[in-house]
Amino acid sequence: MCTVKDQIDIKYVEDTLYVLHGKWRLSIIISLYNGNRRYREIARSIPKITFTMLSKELKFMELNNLVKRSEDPDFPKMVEYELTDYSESLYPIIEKMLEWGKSHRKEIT
Amino acid sequence: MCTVKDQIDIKYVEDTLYVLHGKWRLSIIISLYNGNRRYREIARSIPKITFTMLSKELKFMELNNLVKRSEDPDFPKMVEYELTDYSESLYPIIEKMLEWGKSHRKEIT
DNA sequence: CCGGATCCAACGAGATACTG
DNA sequence: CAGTATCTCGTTGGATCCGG
Repeated sequence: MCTVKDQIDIKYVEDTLYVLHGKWRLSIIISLYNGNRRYREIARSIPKITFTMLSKELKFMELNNLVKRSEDPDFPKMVEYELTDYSESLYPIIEKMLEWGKSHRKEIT
Repeated sequence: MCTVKDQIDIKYVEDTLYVLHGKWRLSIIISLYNGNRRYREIARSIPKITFTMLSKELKFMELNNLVKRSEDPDFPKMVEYELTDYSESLYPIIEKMLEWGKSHRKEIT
C-alpha cells in the first residue's frame, strides 16, 4: 500500500464515456457552450460536420436529455437548441481536457 | 457578451480525445493507476478485454509515450508496464469523469 | 430552414491460430 | 509468459435524395 491515490472504479468512467461517445458529440456541446443555438449556426461552427451527422447527434442528445430543443414554426422555420443542466455539468471534464490539450499541444497527423 | 465562461477551443479538446480514443485505452490507464503492472495482471483486471486488444493498445501506447515497457527475459518471461509522466498528467481528467459518472449513475443498457 | 430515410464505405474490434 | 498475424464482422460515419 504505497499509493496515495484512491482506486478508480472504471465503471463510472465508462458511464461518462457513454455520454461523450462519438466523433461529434463533444464538439456540439462545446459549440453550445460557446453560445451557438440555431441549427445552421451550430453546423457552421463545427468544421466538416455534415447535416446528417448533426441531426443524428442532436436527436440522440435530445432523447438523452443533453440538449433541449425549441421550435418556432413560422416560415422560415427556426429551431434552437440549448444545453440542459445535465450537460452543463460536464463542464469540469471539458475544462480539464482543454487544459491538458493546451499543455501537450503537438502535431498529430 | 453575457457569458462568464471563456470560449472553448475545440481543437485542444480533440487532441486530448485522440490520446484517450478507443474502447480500452482508458481502462488500461486506470488499471495501471490502480497498481497493476504485469501483462496478465492488467488483462485480468479489465473484464472482457482480449489479449489481442490489450497487445494492440499497449503497443500504441508505448509508441505514443503513454506507457513504459520493461522486460525481464528470464523464463518465464516477465514484462511490466508503467505510466509515464505524460499519461500521469491525465489524472485530473479521469478524476472529473469519475466524479461525473458517480453523480449521474443510472442504468445504461 | 430543418431535417428524415436510405444506402454504402471505412474503421474498430473480436476470433482464431501461431511464435519466441 | 507475452505476445503477433490475419481474417471477419458489426458499428459509425458520410453522401445523396426527399419531405414538412
